[in-house]
Amino acid sequence: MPERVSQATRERIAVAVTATGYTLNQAARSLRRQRAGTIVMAMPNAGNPYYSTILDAVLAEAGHRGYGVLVSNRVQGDPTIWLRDYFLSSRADGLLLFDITLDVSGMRRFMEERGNLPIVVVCDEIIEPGFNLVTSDNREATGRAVQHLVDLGHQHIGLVAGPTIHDYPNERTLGFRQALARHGLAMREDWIIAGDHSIGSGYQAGSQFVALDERPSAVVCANDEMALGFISSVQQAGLHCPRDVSVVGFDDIDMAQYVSPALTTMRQKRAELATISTSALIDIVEGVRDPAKPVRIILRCDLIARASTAPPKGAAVRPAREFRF
Amino acid sequence: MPERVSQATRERIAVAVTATGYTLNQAARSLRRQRAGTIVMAMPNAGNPYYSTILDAVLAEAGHRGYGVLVSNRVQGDPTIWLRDYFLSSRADGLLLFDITLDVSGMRRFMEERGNLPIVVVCDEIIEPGFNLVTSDNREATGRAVQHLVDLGHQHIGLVAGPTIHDYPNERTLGFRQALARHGLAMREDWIIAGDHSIGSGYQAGSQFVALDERPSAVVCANDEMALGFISSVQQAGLHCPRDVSVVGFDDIDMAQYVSPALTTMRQKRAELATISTSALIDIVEGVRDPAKPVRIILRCDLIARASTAPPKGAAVRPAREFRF
DNA sequence: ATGAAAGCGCTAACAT
DNA sequence: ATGTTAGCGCTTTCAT
Repeated sequence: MPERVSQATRERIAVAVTATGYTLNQAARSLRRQRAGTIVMAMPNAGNPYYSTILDAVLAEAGHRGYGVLVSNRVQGDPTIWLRDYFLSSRADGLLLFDITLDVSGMRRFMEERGNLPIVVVCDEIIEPGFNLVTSDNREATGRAVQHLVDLGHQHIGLVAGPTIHDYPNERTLGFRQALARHGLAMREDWIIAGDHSIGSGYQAGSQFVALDERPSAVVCANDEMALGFISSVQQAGLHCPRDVSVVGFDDIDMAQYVSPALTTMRQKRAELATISTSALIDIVEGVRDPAKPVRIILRCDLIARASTAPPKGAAVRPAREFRF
Repeated sequence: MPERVSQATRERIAVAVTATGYTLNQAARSLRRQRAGTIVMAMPNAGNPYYSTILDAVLAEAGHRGYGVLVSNRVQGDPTIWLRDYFLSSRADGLLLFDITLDVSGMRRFMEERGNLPIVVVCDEIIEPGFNLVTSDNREATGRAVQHLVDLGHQHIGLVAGPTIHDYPNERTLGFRQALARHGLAMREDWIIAGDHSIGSGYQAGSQFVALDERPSAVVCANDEMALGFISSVQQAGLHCPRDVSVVGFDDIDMAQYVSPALTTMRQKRAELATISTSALIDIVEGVRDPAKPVRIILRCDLIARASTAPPKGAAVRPAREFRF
């Protein structure tokens, strides 16, 4: 209540502040209030440009609410170790966990021990109950990506899949399989190529694709970076996109519209995802939100149709076996 | 000196630690030691994927040395405000200042007041004495980019320049101008197109290029993102790269080798820049380094020749004026 | 409406 | 080799 301070006192303070250049000591404040005023943003690899937009939005929202953002890459291995380190040390008040292939059972055990921790899982495809979650409709969106290809006339559709470290099914892969079944299309395991979301793995997937005896006429890639690598690879092998193969990506990274052919993709609202999750996390930290009701926000993706998809020129082709590759 | 603790005591401690799940309270430690154990990485816009690799390397090096990394976007305006906030509040011990178009005189004033602050300027093109600096040989490297085009036979070379917020000359633009002079090439001001390092601005520069009455046969772009946008733009306008225009980028972002045509570019050793600067900053923070001798490390860039540059098909062409654009 | 005092959890200095 | 103590700068509570 600023009204409770008299005008005169406020004057005196203001003068003293500017005169001495006083600034609050955050360490002392944190110690006394048992609150760091900081959240951690943890991701598998900060080197992925996918996170640029997200980081930007997290920074903005956290800053807006007076929180600092500590960024961390080290979220492999036993979660109890780093969870302990972040929370018990009062280094941070909350954790934004991005796309982590986490040891869910380990997390659960730790959280049962220590009571509910302010953690929000973001952009993850693993929809486990009990965790606060802000993500996209990955499964359904991948279904719509397939739908888009089917609408164009494709009957033979492959997948460049993302990493599948754990047993539980990857949502995008699941969505792909279900969509194929729904459309009564053949599901060929050799048309599902494994990747790890990096451009390089997309490029490799392209080589595998080119070497296939029979090739699908379209491919869904689990993210844009792999799609870009894939297209680059098949183009270098002498194939043309979309004439020889249509490609759909996922995410709509900034680059997607500036490559050629411009990439058809399912747009994830990354900035929104970041803002919502950050805001929710801080609500939890500040006790505004009822901890009994986990956050559970799933945003819809939008199909952005660009030039990398087109009707197929025919059925799956038996390739002439002499690629310069 | 771990030897000074008896085996028995060490046992007792270890047992107690695991039993109680004790973790050091960082806030208390920071308060007592007057040191945060944290550095700030400040950049103009975290949304730029250029920083992904850098962030990754900074995180690795800082973590290695036991420091947390606070990321910040808010470095516009009066530097005294945010400098005060970071340092006087003991929120952070040091500052990594990336590519900031900063108010140098304001910085100077503040640093004179407060004594030498642990700040390392990184990746900046502004080479001001007195600051700790880790950067690339921007001017010289841009000269080599021009050299590469000249070697291919180009006589008419344009520039898509980066942002020039301040009065002092941009190093890359300067390198370009000097190189042109050195080779005795004409310097046409309408062949210098302004950009802001974003893909979008490169795309716009492409439109301007296409609309030119007389066009250069090659263009140097001040960064890769603009180069990608530029190529995308001119290709959509019906021109071919490198047949109609050769393009050199700057940075060698991950994407550069996977676009088509693969981008010729001057590679900045971004990870190295990040590791070196982080390490130097922590040295300064810890008093290992003599503050009287500012750090001054300038790395050489490497020309990565790819498919976006080729010999010109002829002299600067007078375009037929009917682009579908 | 303002002042005084206790204490958050650590570390460094000093005492044993 | 181990134990004790003061105090970092803030916030909160209690007293004026």
